[in-house]
Order: sequence, then C-alpha cells, then structure tokens
Amino acid sequence: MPGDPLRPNVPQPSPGQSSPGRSNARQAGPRPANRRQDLLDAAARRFARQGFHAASMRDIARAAGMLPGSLYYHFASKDALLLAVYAEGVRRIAERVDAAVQRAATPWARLEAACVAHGEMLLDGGDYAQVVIRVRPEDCAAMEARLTALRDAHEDRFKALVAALDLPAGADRQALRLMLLGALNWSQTWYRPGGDSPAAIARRFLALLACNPRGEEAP
Amino acid sequence: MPGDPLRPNVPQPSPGQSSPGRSNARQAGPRPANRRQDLLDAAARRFARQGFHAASMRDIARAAGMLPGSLYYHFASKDALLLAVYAEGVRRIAERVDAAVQRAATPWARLEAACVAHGEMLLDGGDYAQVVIRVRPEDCAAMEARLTALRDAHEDRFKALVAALDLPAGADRQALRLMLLGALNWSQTWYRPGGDSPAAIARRFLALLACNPRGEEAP
DNA sequence: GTTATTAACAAACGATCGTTTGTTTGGCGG
DNA sequence: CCGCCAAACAAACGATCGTTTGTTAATAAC
Repeated sequence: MPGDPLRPNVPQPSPGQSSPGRSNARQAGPRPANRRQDLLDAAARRFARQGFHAASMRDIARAAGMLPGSLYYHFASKDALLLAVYAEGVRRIAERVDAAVQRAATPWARLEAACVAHGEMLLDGGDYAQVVIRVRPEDCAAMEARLTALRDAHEDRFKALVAALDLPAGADRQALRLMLLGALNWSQTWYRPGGDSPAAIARRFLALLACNPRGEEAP
Repeated sequence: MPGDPLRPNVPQPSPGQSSPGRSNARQAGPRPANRRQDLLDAAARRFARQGFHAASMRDIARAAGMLPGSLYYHFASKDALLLAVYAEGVRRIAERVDAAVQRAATPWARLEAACVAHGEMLLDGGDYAQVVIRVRPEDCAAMEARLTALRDAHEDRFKALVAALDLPAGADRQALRLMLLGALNWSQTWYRPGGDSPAAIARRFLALLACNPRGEEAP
C-alpha cells in the first residue's frame, strides 16, 4: 500500500521551502521536477479530449517526449495520474470561483460571479478544468470515491451561495443549484469557441431564473 | 463499402409484414432473429453503464450468451453496434416525448410534458435511452456525424416547443432550451432512484424559469 | 573521487482488445 | 431425402493495453 496517491513514486521536490536549517543557497534540493508537470499537462490534454479510457499511457508519454515506462517513475498508475489531473482541475476551478466571489458585493452578484467563473473554466479554462466535467468518477473505479469527493467539495460552494440568497419562503434552492450547475456543465457538449463567450452563456442562464431581482448586474 | 450500417450483416427479418403475395401462414420467413435483440439489449446495458470504450465486445457477447465471434454475424463492428443502440435509444425517447406532447393542450403544458418524458427516459427509461446521453458522439469517430444527427433531430423538437411559447419580445428562447435540456441531461450524473421522481425533477426545473405563467400545471 | 539519487531509456511482460477465418449445427423448402 | 442457409461455435489473428524489469546517463552530496 503506497502513501499519498497524488505523488506515489517521487518524493516531491517542494521547490519553495527547503529545510530551514540548510545553509545551501541553491534553490531546491535535487532539481525541480518540471517533467512531471509536462506529464500532467499531456495527460490533462488527452483526458479532456478523449476521455479516460480512450487516452492511453503511451500517447500521454509520447506527448511529453518520454517513453511509456518512464512515465511510471512519476506516477504509479493510470488511476493515480487521473487523480492528480482531476485534483489540479478542481483546484484551478475553485481558485477562480473563490476569487470571483470575493470581488462581488451582493449575494446574487456572488452567485453570478461564481457561475461565470465556473463556466469560463469548463469551456475555456484549459484541459485540467475540462477533465473534471468530461471524466466521470465511475470511469475509474479505483479512484471513484476520491474523485467524487473532490467534485462535491467544489460544488458545495454553490450550495452556500444559493443558501445566502434572499428568496421567498418556499423557493426551491436545491433545484436552482442543480439546474444552474447542470446547464453549465452540459454546455461543454455543445459549446464551440465561435459564438457566445462562456461568461455570456452563464449570464444568460442566470437571467432566466424566476427569482432573480432585475437590474442588479450593472453597478 | 457495406450498405446501411444499422443492419450490416443480416438482411433483417422484418417480423410484421412479409411479402403480401405469400400464401405461407408462417409468422416470418426463416425465423425471428430474436438473438439480435438480445445482443442489442446486452450492448445497450454495457454502453449505458460503462460507456463506449469500457464496454468490450466480449462482455456484450457473453451477456447475450454468445461467443465473441458470433456477434459479428449480426453487427459488422463495434461502431455499428453502438449506432444501432443509439438510434433505438433516440427512437424510444422521441416516441415518448411525442406521445406526451400530443396529450397536452397549451404550449407551456406541451413543453412541460416533453421535459417530463425526456427526463423520465434518461433517468428511468432503460438502457437505450441512457446511452444517448451517456455516450458522446465523438467517442466513436466513425459514427460521430450520424450520432450527432440523431441526437440533434430529437432536440429539434424542443426548439419547436420553445418557439411556440407565448413570451415577451426579448425573451431568450435559445438559452431557455439549452438550460432546460442541459439541466435534464446532466441530472443523469447525480440522480439516484431513491429521491425525487424524474417527473418531479423535470417539473421543479421548469417551475424555476422566469417566464413561466403560474398556475397552469393543474387542469 | 566515490557514492547515492534522479530521471530517464530499452525491452519486454501477460492480458485484453476488436476482429477474422473456417467449421459445424439445426431447421426449412424443394 | 437432399441441399440451403441462417446462426452459431472454435480458435486464433495482429494490435494495443497498462505495467514491470533491468540498466544507464547525469547530477548532487560527501
């Protein structure tokens, strides 16, 4: 049983902070493992474009300029590689959503900012973010629980944002959240870069909701 | 280049109507090819539960009580098998949606009936319908155009239903359709049979839309 | 300079993939 | 009874899959 599945084989360079007692002025101990990042990037691209099963370890390794066997120095298995990509994808989406929410003033503006940031990441925010929506947790049985937990932890943000809204008593907050996130996530299947921007799509969805008080988006 | 990819190898028994000049009282010419239906059912189940790439021809054949090679008497390739399942799935969904729409009186009631039928098929309507949402057309490059055409032909129904609504001038009908269908299709990822019924989910989504005139669902 | 570690290469492992080929069976029409 | 044909079996094809093993070049530590 290995340790943390997020970095199974390599002890992680941890570039910023080394042991504080060290007098060596060098940046990091052995060497920054930037090739690991190349692998992650290649894997994210394949997973996002082809899905988990259709992407092969050989393709990923070749895209990173590496032989198939060399990949296993950095990641213990295909499952572990997916988990690493997926976690990074969730992290990037959540980072953008949190930053956007902080910049907004009212509860409705915060929800809109979150939807815009979420949608922008899914549609135009790079391969990592797209993997989170494209790959289903059950595609990788060994990691299903962890992938689901990562996704749920992100979506809990929207639960809180909807809970903070000032709505009439009987408002269906759960359906509101599920409808918004569902419509945004599914937009990955029909979105093409030519038409509306991801932000515009998200705002058009929000504008359709019944309980939205008008005239709030413009400051 | 073979003929119609929907039935590539077997000349299709066509059980109901035989050549009208026949005096033979037998039901169908040689024998009803019910094993082909068994294969389709097994394939639909695997495609719906595991996706296209994770489902193997061996699994499908074994689930139908057949050896892998025997499958190729009925279907020329895995791609052709998916196309057959997908087409049947679209047919079943569209059939239910059309029947539900015909039973409704007003434009809004028709849209609601269509959403309820669509959602019921996706969530509880059997494996064929679930394949249409679960499997992405680009998962099977050889059939991508045909699969997309099938799905689009079904979704055009909703375009017409939304166009028939009596809405204010600037209403965003496109976003309304995309949001409804997206939220419903994505519900396949979080729906579990214990909670709300698929019909209730569809109605809760529709109830959230701003332009919906109240008090119309009860006759 | 020696040693240890990082990070890769080279080559294959067994398993499984979609698919093909040749043969056999069972029922029906003549 | 014979020939035909749908429909299956049996067995393998080459390719590719995820993964393992052993070795090697380059770098850092002592």
